[in-house]
Amino acid sequence: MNLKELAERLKLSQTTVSRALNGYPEVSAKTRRRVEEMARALGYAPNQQARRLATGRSMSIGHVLPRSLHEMLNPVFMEFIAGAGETYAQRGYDMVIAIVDDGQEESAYQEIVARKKADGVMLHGPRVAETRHTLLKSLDLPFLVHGRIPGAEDATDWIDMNNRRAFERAAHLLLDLGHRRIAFLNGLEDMDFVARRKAGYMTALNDRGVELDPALMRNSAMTEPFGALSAREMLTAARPPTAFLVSSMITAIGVSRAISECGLRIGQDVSVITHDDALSFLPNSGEVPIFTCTRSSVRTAGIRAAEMLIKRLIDQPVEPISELLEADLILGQSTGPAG
Amino acid sequence: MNLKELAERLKLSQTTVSRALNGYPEVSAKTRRRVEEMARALGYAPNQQARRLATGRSMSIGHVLPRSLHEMLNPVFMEFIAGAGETYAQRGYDMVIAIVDDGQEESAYQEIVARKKADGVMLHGPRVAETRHTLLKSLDLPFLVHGRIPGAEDATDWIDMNNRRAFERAAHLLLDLGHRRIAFLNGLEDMDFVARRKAGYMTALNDRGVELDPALMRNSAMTEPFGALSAREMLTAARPPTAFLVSSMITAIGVSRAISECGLRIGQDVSVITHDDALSFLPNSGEVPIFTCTRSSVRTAGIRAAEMLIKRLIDQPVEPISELLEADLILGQSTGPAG
DNA sequence: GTCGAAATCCAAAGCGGTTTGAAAGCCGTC
DNA sequence: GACGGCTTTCAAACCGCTTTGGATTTCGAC
Repeated sequence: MNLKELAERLKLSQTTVSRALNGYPEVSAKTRRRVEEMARALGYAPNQQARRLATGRSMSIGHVLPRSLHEMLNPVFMEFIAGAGETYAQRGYDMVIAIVDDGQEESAYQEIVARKKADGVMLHGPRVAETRHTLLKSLDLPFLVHGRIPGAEDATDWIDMNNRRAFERAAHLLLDLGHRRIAFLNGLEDMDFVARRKAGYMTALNDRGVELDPALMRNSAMTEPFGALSAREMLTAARPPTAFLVSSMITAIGVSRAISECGLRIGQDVSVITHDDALSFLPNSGEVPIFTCTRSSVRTAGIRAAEMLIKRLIDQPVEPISELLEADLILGQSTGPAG
Repeated sequence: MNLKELAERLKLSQTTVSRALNGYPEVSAKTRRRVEEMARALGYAPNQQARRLATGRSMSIGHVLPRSLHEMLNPVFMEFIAGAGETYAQRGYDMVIAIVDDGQEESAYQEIVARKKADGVMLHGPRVAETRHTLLKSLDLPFLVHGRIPGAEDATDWIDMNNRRAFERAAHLLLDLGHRRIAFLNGLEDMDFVARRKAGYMTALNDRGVELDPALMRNSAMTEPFGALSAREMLTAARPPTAFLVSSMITAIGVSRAISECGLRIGQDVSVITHDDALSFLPNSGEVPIFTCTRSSVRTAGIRAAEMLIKRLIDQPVEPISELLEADLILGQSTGPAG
C-alpha cells in the first residue's frame, strides 16, 4: 500500500493526499478527514526511505561511541540512551547507534554526513581535552553534548549535571559530620566530569582549611574492584580515611565490601557518599537508602537531551541552548559522625 | 557529490559508475579502477536513503526493547548490543534501537515492516510464554532470538548460552565441596533463561538426592538489594544455607555484602557461585577472580548473533540456524568446602 | 453576470540511487 | 567484408515520497 494506490482509491492526486496527511493547510477539512480515514482503514504508512530521500532529512539521530568510551560508561550510557530513545520515538525520530574502534570516530561522523545517516548526533563523554566538537562544527552536523566541553560552554549545545556543586555539597556534608580525612575515588582523569567533581571536592576541603592528601585521591575506571582495592589499601595504611567520597555506585559497592572485610561498619566506623545515577538495576532508594548519595537521574538527562537536540534540529535557535541539572543530596545509611 | 556528478566527471553513464562501484562483473577492470580512484579522490559516498529506496533494503537491523525488559536486562543488554554493533558496522549495517512502552511492541514491529525501517530484528529476552516470534513470522520479518523460545527451538534462528548445563555444573561443584543447603537466587520467573537455570540446579540436586528447599529459592529482578536482602534473611533463618548460587553478578555482590554484614567470611563460611556475563565494568578476572563463576561473554554472543542474523538476511538458508555457547566454570575465591 | 481573491486540487519535477533492456564496440571466423 | 558472440557502455524506467508552480473551482462583491 503506497501513496499512489491510496490516491487512486480516493480518486485524488498524490499531492493532495500527501498534504492532507502531513497537515498542510491547503486542503479542506472534509477531504482531510476522508483521507485520514481511508489511510487508517488501509493501514497506509508512508515509506520512510522514500520520505527521507524526498525531504533530505533522515529523521534519525546518531550516537557514535568509541569502544573505549562505551566500556567505561556502559551502564550509565545505556540508561541515558533509554531516556533519549523514549523521546525520539515519541517525536518520530529513529535512534541509530554506531560503536566504532577508537580513532574511527572521525570517519564515522564523516560518513553520517556524507550518506545522510542522521540529522544530528549526541556527543557522549566529553574529555578535558576534547576535539570532536570542532570536527562536528566543520562538518556542519548539529549535535548536543551530554556533559560540557571546557572552553566551548558558550559555543555548543549541552546538558549536564552540576558535578562540581554536587561533589562540593557531598564533601561539605562529610566535613560537617566531623570527617577530616576524606578519600576520593574518582573516574579517569581525562574525563571532563571527573575534573569537575574533583574541583568540587577540593573547593569544599579548602573552604574548611583541610589539607588535601594525594594518598587519598585516586582515579580509575569506575569498577567494583577499583573501589575494593583502593579502600582496602587506604584503610590498612598508616593514617586511614574516616570517609569516602566515591564517583560511582559500582565503585562504592566495592568500597563497602572492603570496609566490611576490614571488620569495620559502614556508616558507623567509616562513612561513604557516592553518586547515584539512578540506574534501574542498582536501586538505592528504599525507605532509607543504603548509600548516602548525590543523585541525578541520567535517564531524565537523556530525555531532556533528546528534546533539546530535536529542538535544535527543528527550530534552529540562533543561540546555543544548554541546561544544568542539579543533583539531590540524599541521606542514607552510609554516613555518620566521625569517630 | 552524487552519482550523476561523478559520472559526468568520468564521462561515463551513471549505470557504469554504479556497477563499477558495486562490483558487478560487466565492467572492465580498467574502468573499474578509474572509477574507484575518482570516487575516492572526490570523497563520493552513495546516499544511503537513495540506495535504500532503490534496493528496497534498509541495510539496518532493529532492536525493539519493551521498557520493562530493558530495565531488567540493562547492563547485559548493552554489552550484547556493543558486540552486535561492531559486527553490523563491519558489514555495512546500521543498528536502530527502539525503546517502546510495554504493549507497544507489536505496533513497533508492524511499523518496522510497513515503513521498511529494518531488514531484520533481534529478539531479546524470550519468555517462557513467548509470542513475539509468531507475530514476526506472520509479518515475514526475519529475526534471531538471543536465547531460546520454548517449543520453537527448531523453527527459529537463535543463539543461546547453555544455561542449564552451566548451572548444573555450578551446582555440582558446590555439591562436590560438600554443600547440601544451597540457596538459589534466580531472575524473574517468566524469563526463559531463568527456567533453564532452575532446571540445571534442580537436576544437580536431584542427582545427588538432595531435597529441594523452597525457602532457599527466590526469584526477582537481579538487583544488588535483592541479593543482600535475600541472603541476610536466609543466613539468619533457622537452617541457613552454606552456599549460594546466584544468577547475576550484581546480585552476588549484594549477597557478599550480606555475608560480611553477618560477620561471615565469603569462601570460607559461605560459598558463592555466580554467573559472570563478562561485563566490562564488572571485571571478575584477576589472578584469582573474586567470584567463582560460570562465565560466558555476552558481548561475544552479540557478535555471533549479528553474524548469524546477517547470514539469514543475505544467504536466506532454508533451515533455521542456531548456536549454543558453553559457559566456562571458573574457580575463584568465593567457594570452599562446606564447614 | 463578471471579476478577483481565496480555497482546492493537480501534473510533473525532483530526491539519488539501482536495474532493465538495448545499443555499441571489439574480436575472430568463414 | 559480413556475421555471430562477447564485452562494455548507455538511456531510461523505477523506487515512493515531497513540493513547486499552475490550473481549476468556489464564492462574495460589485
